Parts: sequence; C-alpha cells; structure tokens
Amino acid sequence: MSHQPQYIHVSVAWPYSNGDLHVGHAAGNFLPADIFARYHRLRGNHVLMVSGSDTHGTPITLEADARGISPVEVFEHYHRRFLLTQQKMGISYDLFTHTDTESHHRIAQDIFLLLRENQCLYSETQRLLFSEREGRFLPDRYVEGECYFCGYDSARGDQCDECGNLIDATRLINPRSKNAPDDRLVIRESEHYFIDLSRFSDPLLAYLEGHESHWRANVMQFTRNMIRRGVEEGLRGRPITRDLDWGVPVPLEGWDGKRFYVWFENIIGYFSASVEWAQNVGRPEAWKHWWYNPDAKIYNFLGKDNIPFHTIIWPAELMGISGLYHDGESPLNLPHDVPANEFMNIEGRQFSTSRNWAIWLPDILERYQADAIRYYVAMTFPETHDSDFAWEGFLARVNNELVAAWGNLVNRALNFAWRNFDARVPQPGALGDSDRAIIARSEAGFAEVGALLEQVRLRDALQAAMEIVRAANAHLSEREPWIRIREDREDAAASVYATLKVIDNLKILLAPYLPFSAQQLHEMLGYDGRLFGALEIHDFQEATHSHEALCYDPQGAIGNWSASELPPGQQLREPKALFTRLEPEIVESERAFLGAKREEREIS
RNA sequence: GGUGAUAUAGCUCAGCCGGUUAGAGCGCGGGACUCAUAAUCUCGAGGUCGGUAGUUCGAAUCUACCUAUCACCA
Repeated sequence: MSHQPQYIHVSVAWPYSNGDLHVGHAAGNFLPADIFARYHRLRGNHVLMVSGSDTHGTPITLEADARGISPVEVFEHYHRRFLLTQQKMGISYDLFTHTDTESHHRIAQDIFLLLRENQCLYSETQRLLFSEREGRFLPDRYVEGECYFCGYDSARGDQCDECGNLIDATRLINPRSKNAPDDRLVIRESEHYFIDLSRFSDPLLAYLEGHESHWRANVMQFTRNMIRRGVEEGLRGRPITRDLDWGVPVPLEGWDGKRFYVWFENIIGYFSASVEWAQNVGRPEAWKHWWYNPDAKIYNFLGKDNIPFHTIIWPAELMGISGLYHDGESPLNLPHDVPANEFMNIEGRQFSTSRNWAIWLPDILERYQADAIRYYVAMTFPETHDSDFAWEGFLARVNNELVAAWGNLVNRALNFAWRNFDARVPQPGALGDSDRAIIARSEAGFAEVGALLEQVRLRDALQAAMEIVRAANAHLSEREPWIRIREDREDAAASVYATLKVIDNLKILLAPYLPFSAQQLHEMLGYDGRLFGALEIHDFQEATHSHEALCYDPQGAIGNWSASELPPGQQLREPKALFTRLEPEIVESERAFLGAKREEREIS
C-alpha cells in the first residue's frame, strides 16, 4: 500500500478566546480535524494542521468590559487554557497560535492591500451609531433601543429578543449605549472597505462544480443556492472594516480609528499560521508545499454556522490574492473540502454558555480519560444532523463498547499470553482457517476504514473498526484457547497469536481516535517507540512580543497505517486495563453541573 | 419571509440515482461459556420508515404540499 506522500492541510475554525472550550468546539471543529490529521500522519502524508485563538471581535471586548480588564488580559488567559486543554485532549496541531501576533497582523494587512490593488475591494460611506460621550462608533452588540418591528423596548443592536427579527441598528428607535443607557446615540457617516463578491460569482460556481462529488450535501447545496441567487441579483459586497479600536489596524493613511472586521481577518489565520509555522520550524518557504502545490489538499473543519465564510468569502479572498509571496505559476489552493459539522446539543437542549448549559472540556478532562471523551464524542459526531451529548449515552458507550468490547479484548488476550505463554507473543505453528480469516478481516480494515476516513466519514469509520473488534471477540470465544491449551498447546498458541495480531492491527485502526491508549497498547505488546510525535507548548519571540503556541513535533513517530508484523516470541509488558469502567452515578452527578453556577478551576 | 440540512426500532444511527420478509450497535428476554475490568459468545422479540396527496407494475428511497428542529440570509 505504498504511495506518494500527499500534502494535506488541515485547518480548524478559530475559537474566540473569551471563555473555555466546551464539547461543542470538540465535536464541530478540532476533534474531527485531529482524527483526520492523525490518520494522514499514519499514512505517511505531510500534514500541516493549524488553528489558533481568535483574540479579536466583540466577544473579547464584551468579556473584558464585563470583568473590568483589558482585551489582552482576557485573550491571554483563555489562550493559555486552550493550549493546556487541547494538549490534554491530544489535538495534534502543528501550530495552534493566535491572531494578535505581529506575523498575523502583517499578513492580514498584506492581503488587504493586495485585494485592494487587485480591485477586489470598494469603499463606501456607511451610516453608523456614534456615541458623542465616548467619542467612538459603537458595535451593534453595544447598542440597545426600541425595536422597529414590534416596539420591544430593549432590542439588541443585531437582533430583537422579543420578535426575533434581525435588526439594523441605525433604524432602532431611540438607540442608546448598552453600558450607559442615558448615552443617546447619533448617526454619523464613516467610510469603509467592502469585498466585492459579485465579481467572484462565476469563478466560485466553477470551483463548486469541481467538488460536487465529495462535499457534504448541506455544504454544497447551501453554498450553491446562495451563489446562484447571487448571480441573479449580484452577490452583495460585505464590509471588511469597521470603527473599532480592538483588532488588526487598517494599514492606510487616515484610517487610524478603524480595524478589520474579525471574520475577514481570522479566516486569514489558516494562511498566516501556515507561514508562521514554516518560520518557527526554520524552513520559511515550507508553507508553499500546501498553499501553492496543485497536488496538495486543504480541508477546513468548522461548524455549520460558519459555512458561507469558508465556501464563498474565503475562496473569493484567495482568488483575489493569488500570487501573494510567490513567483510561480500555480494559483493559491482553495479548500478541497469543507466538512462542516452540525451542532452537538447537551442532554436534549441547545448549548447556552450564559445559562451554563454546557460541558466544559477542562472540567471533564479532570474526571475522565481523554480517549473516553474522544471516543464518545466521535461516535456522536453531528456529521449529518444535530446530535446530542447525553451522559447516559456516555456511560453506555464507554462501558459497553470501549471498556467491555475493545478494552476487554485486549485484556483477555494479553493476559492469556502473559500467563500461559511465558509473557511472550506465542509461536503460532499452523494457523487455523478461522485464525487466517480474522487476520485477513483486520487487514482489510486498513482499506475499509481508511476509505471512510478519507471521505471524512469519521463516525462510520470508527463503527467499521469496532465491528472488527466484535469479530475478534467472537473468534476468540469460538476458538476457546483456555480449553484447547489443555490438550493442544500449539492450537491455543495459533488462536492467541492470531488475536494478538488482530489487536495490533486494531491498535492502528483506532489510533486516530484513541491516541493515548493506542500508545499504551503498543508498549504492552512489547514494542518500543512512539506511534505519534510529541505535543508541546512553546514560546515564540517576535520583535516586540512573545506568544505561546501548541506545536506537534512529528520527530520519531513510528506509527504506520499498515498491517501488523507482530514478531512471534516478542516479549510482552505486563498488561494493564486500558480504560476505566465508569460508575452509573456519574450520570446524575454530571447532570447536576448543567445549568448550575460554574467556577473556573486551574488546569492541572 | 427566503435558502439548506434533518425527521427510520426504547436509545444512537445506517439504508435513500425505486425492486426479494427495512439493517447495525446499545438496551431488553432466553441460552452458552469462564481466558478477561460480572467482561465475552449465541439465539430472539421489537419499526412500515414525520404527515398528506401524487408518479410508478412497485417508494423509506422520486414529486408536491404540510409539520417539527437547527443553521444561514432578509
């Protein structure tokens, strides 16, 4: 199964660093990305997986205001926690950085200037709400007023909570500042840049046509209709700058009080983080293998709320800046796939951070194994529709599937060899038909599970691997080595050897999902070395600031997506249970956390 | 209001460019086994596929309308 290594770029939507990560982030964004990335790493492909904290945007400044601290303090606090949380989860980013680096600022500004030079932007005067007292324009989220649909008195600047209509803040009746209700706002004009999407309608449609066969139905249909409608009416431009003091500055004379819109700038992070990564590893041109190589494939992992940004705006931006930092012929690569996930609900209800209806990753990582969380969330991935995280389901899947089926298969086979075959992989002699069949079955898993992983059908791929687990348990029960060993030691050795070999294969098939226990199992089987590289937090110094980032170092990784060659006679290490069985009581105790007041605890 | 996705056994889901008695895992009931974290194996009972109306020899699978949920847009 040797093949030319491919260049696979895995980019993950950037979370706002204004609060901890919860299972929604894992389910929609970074866990599918990590599973996909780890699979490709095992395949021997060149993977570049990047993301980072979004340090800008009104969620950050709102949080800063609420706590009476600076936006920098807010984002640095949560950025640090993101690094620790994702390290514990084993999310193998080559680089998880943030958007307040000098590198990102410069690249975002370069992209803006090139888009402007290439006439992909236009400027227009907008009417916006201005606070004379504060001497600044107020973002919609800072504005309240009377709803012009229903008359509700405290409609927000972006949406009315009473009637649900979206609001144009300048049309609110008696608009006022949310923080200072007696501060009456006035309308003032301000010049802004817009991205001219209308000129990209045809190239975007052509781009979609090239990916029809493998994009998820919702992503493709939704995007296509949006663009088609745009072709009829002209895709509307979107403002990319706004009047703010927190964000990436607009690099033009006289634009001091303006910053980029956060969605324009954070999505550029996929590109800027790639460039930063290349810099960090001392190969400053290396990012081009993914961005300017026609054979490379870029995958964006995100939630469904983010689809149009990734399938319309970002590709348009990339088309508009092709050639940036590069002399060659090929254009910048566009996303090859945008496998957006739907949402994960909690115990039948929608996430709500304000009501604390959420499951916080730093908290549950204190109580459960990372692989157990990864397993349940992966089995429940909202790939085709919204799914539900239910603690009863967590308990059942961990105990019945992870512990009882997979963990127990490992445990019974290794224990048997440990006690009856001198702590070694038995010398098999002649294998029986069913021994050969189960080995063949597990070896076929590399093609079967691999094909599903490549289509980003991660739930199906995991299910396919678990079917092999069940077949292996059935094989062992049918062969009964614990009985056969009394009269035919060779026969028992054959069936146990076959089982260990199957387990060795399953170790790799499951490794993208269960990297921690796969490593433990690897060692119990008597191997040395690490299946994957190391995941570490490093500090990077720029001209005036330094920042921390999570970095995957592939050095020394020996894991390989290919059939086991388990050597007979190999010395085993003492088997220990891979997974902890959970008590039924956790269902009630975990449910009690939902909706209750939460204290943020130090991450150990 | 528009666009898209989703709606299948108690639960979680697969099947859906039409075609034999609608599949899997879990749960549940009956057997077997004891190497294993009371784990494993095996047999079985459970759905007529959100609703209505069509197309067709034949629809969970196609069409229209409706309902519900979610997202995006207005």
